[in-house]
Amino acid sequence: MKNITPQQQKVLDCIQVYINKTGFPPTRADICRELGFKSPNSAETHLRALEKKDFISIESGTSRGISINNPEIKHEGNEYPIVGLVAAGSPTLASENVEKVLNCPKGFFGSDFDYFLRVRGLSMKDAGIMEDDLIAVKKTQEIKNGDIVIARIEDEVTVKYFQRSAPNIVHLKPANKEFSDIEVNLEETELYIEGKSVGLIREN
Amino acid sequence: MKNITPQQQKVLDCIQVYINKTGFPPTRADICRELGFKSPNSAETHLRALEKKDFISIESGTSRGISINNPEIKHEGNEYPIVGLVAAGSPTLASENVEKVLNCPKGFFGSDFDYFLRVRGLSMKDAGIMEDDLIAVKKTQEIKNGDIVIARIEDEVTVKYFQRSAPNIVHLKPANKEFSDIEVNLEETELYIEGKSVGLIREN
DNA sequence: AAATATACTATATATTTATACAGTATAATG
DNA sequence: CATTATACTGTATAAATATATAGTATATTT
Repeated sequence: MKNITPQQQKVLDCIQVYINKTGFPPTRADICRELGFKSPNSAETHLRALEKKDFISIESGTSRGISINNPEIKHEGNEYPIVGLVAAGSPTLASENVEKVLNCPKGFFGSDFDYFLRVRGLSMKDAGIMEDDLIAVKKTQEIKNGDIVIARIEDEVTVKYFQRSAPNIVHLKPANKEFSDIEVNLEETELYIEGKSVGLIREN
Repeated sequence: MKNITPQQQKVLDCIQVYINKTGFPPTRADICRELGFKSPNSAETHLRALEKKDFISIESGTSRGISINNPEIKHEGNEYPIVGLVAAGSPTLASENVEKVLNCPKGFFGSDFDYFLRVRGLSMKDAGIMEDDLIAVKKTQEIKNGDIVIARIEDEVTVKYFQRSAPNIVHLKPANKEFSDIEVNLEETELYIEGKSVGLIREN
């Protein structure tokens, strides 16, 4: 999409909020009132700019004839695979690991993601992650402390909080007092970060 | 309140169709054009009747100031509204309570559902329901013991486990030791079951 | 039998609203 | 350095629109 200016974004937001609140789009004067402009032409020029950039449509000669263009509205859901906690060696998305596929709109969790992971065990219980939940996993190596990561340590795949405690020391922390931290010394043990959690689905 | 005439229904449908098509409500003249009336007052009187029967609201002195009041079963397609924990009196799906809408495939949680509820508080923490989670709510009165229900007790809307302990006694049980059970005597206190949870989504 | 609600036509008008025109000012672009 | 885009104020006006008033006619309710 084209580059929207901060001010134009404010006008666009204002229109959306107005529609949500009242059920119909604002007039130029309404926008001025909401945003503190003193001339209806301020709104007018912003509207023309937004129209030119294809963010909105304006029905000419029509009061409140503004509609917001939502090109992503038609995002037919994509199919995402659901995988279990896969043993090492086997590629995560190999077909024998795919339990089934789930239709889910793109960008459902704000961020993109690659597959769903079926959770086993209760080691992340206190983070609200329960047995059989589906974690939306984004394959990435960009991990910050506190992220919930899908990590592979030698033979085991596990879901834990990530914390780098020292350049070569990573702690994988459960969210359940009955489980204990896993300390990984990167010089001794191979740690592969599969990705991180960007969302969760529970079916019941 | 519910006795809408066939002609009024046609006008109401016309308004809905017009909004779906254009993004904004019709004028009196638009309604006349759509339905073949020859006087704007034909539309006007129908609108007044619909307003009196509470099917629509009319913002006076405002062009296209029509909004439809009962979008109860309005999630055509796959758009589901997200609502907060709404205070009593206010209809759950009234537009002012709708935070936004979320595109979600039908039957995503196995069962049908009606809207998403934004969770506040941690009273169901041990059931893996965290603050800001979205609960998929199915509007139903068919509740079994152990179901997670959305209940309204007088002024408060709350999410809890449901347990009928005696014909007239219902316990609403939190999943968090720091919270205590709510005992409801149905003879003394009004309890309205909004629906039950059929799924959960977490965005992070 | 009278009052009320429904369902329209027809005309008129005050108000709302879109939109053009005339400026000022600043930042970015080529 | 000229041009263009952005971001405004201020004024004016034709067109769009809500809405009142005056009728006609039929059905439903009291």
